[in-house]
Amino acid sequence: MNPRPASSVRADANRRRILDVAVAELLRDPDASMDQIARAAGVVRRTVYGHFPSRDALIEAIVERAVAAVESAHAAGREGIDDPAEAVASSLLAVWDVADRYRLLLSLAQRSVTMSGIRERLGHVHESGMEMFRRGLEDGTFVSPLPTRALGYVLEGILFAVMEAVNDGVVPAEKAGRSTAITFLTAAGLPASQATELVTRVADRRVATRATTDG
Amino acid sequence: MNPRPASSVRADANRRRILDVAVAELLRDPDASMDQIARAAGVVRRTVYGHFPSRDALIEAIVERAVAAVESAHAAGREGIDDPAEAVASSLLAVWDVADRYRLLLSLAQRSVTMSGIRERLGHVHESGMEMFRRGLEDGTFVSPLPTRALGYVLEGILFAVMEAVNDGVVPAEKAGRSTAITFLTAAGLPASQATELVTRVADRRVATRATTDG
DNA sequence: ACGATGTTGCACAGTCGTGTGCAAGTCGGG
DNA sequence: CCCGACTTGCACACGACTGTGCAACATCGT
Repeated sequence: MNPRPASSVRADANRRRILDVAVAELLRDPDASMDQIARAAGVVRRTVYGHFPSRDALIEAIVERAVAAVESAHAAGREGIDDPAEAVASSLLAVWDVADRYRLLLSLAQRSVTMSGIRERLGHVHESGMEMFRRGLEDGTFVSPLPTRALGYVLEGILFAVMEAVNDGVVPAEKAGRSTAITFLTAAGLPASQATELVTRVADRRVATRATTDG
Repeated sequence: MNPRPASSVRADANRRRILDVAVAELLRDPDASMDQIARAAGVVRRTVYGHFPSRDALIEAIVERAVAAVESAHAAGREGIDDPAEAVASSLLAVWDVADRYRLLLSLAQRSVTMSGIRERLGHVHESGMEMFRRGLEDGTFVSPLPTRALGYVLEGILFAVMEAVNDGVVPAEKAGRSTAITFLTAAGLPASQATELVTRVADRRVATRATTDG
């Protein structure tokens, strides 16, 4: 009565590996063919179709995973923080770890007409972000010529810009998250010194918490 | 001995229109087919091949034009300004007018392996930008945790982010250029009030100069 | 009206990607 | 050792796009 009868151990591993590799491959080229993905996963095209009935289905599975990852990272980062600037910093640092998946999501949303619902699925994240920005602008923490909603675009833009810089070796990966957070908060009108201090504090708390949890 | 013998008036107009429409179409979908472009230009696919031997040739022509536009806008904006922050502001405002073409260039560069030389062709612009950033960081005008070269990525990111916001109707087109400039300068560490004042002054000078030139 | 130039519509070959079918493998556990 | 689940390698049909050839226009200047 085993639900996973026999050699499906390899099968599951394959499925997972295909998903992982597909993320990397689609990140490199959003139009990557099934063959490219299959070969990159060390598997034949036909095998991929054994796990996913169509290209769209494969992408759908990836999207599902990615949305969940982004959503949970954002929620975890925001959790229990009232101060707008601090909430933004913490959430941004948390999302930074899954930024590649976030980037892929928007890259796919721009392409597939089918997948244009992606932005809706990230609705919670965006709304939550908007609310942080709105509060920050209202209490004067943030200063910007841009309307609240546009700050979300800018955050995205800076996030992806630094990611690309990291890919090109212009920015060291370890510093990237903090630099991104500082840069965005500064762009939002927070004085540079204050942004630096805040982000440093939040980031250090993050590593401390993680060390406690892990060890 | 007329170099443009006869009905090439329409022909030239067609060629130009195809180029213009292709920019818009490729901006909407970087993988737009020759048929899509042709129809959008009110012409049959075969006609496009009458002007450009291949898809790559068409794109090449577009790239040529776009690089020239971006380069000249940037140069004109920078011209004769010594102060780093002011130079950045002025150049950014000038480039804003051709930002769609700039965006298309990078969009194409990411795609076509053939066209990966685009970033090289924009070398002058990038180097010039780097030099402005470097000077600003050195004299303390700019403050950022990011290395000089990464500021270029951030500028690009903010530029495109606001463009997208304008497309989505989140930001009014008239204010977009100024807001972009202010936001970037603020991100580069310039105090918000100072950035606003500087950009307003530079932008007003721009319109004044243009009015004088036009009228 | 004529001729050069450009446009159109159609047919065609070639390439690439998708999705499916099927027979011959391979691998692990009972 | 053998059974069942998975994988492989090939076959195919199908559609979309590119690039070319050619004959039938349309249009403008002379």
